[in-house]
Amino acid sequence: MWEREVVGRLLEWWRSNRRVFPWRSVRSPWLVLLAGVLLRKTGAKAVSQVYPKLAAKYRSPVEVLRAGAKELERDLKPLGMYRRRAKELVELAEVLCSMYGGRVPRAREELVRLPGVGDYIASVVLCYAYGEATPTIDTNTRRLISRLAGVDEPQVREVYERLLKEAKSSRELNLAMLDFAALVCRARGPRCGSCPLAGLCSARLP
DNA sequence: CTCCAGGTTT
DNA sequence: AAACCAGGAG
Repeated sequence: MWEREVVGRLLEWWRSNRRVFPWRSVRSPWLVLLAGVLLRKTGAKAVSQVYPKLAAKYRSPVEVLRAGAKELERDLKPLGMYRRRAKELVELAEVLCSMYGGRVPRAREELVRLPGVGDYIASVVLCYAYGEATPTIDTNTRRLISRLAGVDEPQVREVYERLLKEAKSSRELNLAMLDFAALVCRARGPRCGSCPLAGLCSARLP
């Protein structure tokens, strides 16, 4: 069937083309959450230059509160949007410390209630930190599914769920989808010529 | 749906 | 100059 073939080719591509980022070797829910917040509307390459230092310094939300917004701003400066980000991270850390004892909750309803955490970052925490089989739908994976299956917003999630069922590891498939969308099925200038899914894609161009 | 908010890419 | 970036809040 179509789904199995797509997943197979995707994972095969990913084995030799996957991107390596520091936050991908982290399993702490807080450090995964921190990466998610930093990556919002910001290039992964930019974040990867700052993340190791931040992750080492702010090992838990308590460290964020200990440092304070002003010190946080200095550390976030190279990323841009440092004022907004510092404020958001402090607010996030305050809620985590006051309501969850400095831990990151595991229920999606709780995660989405956290300031600065929406459906996507909640899914990232659930999948990459807690190992749940949930799709991580962002700009990239949404574009990929949309082109691949020729569907629009409401059905993107359904298709994604179907693909997930064909994968042994939801983590691997989510990362594969993300990397594939970023490197091959790009927003500008998609590389349809060398796309391993070309024969399976509804948007195949001549 | 609009705004956010700044650096990078094309 | 414009589009884009691992979205979320109002």
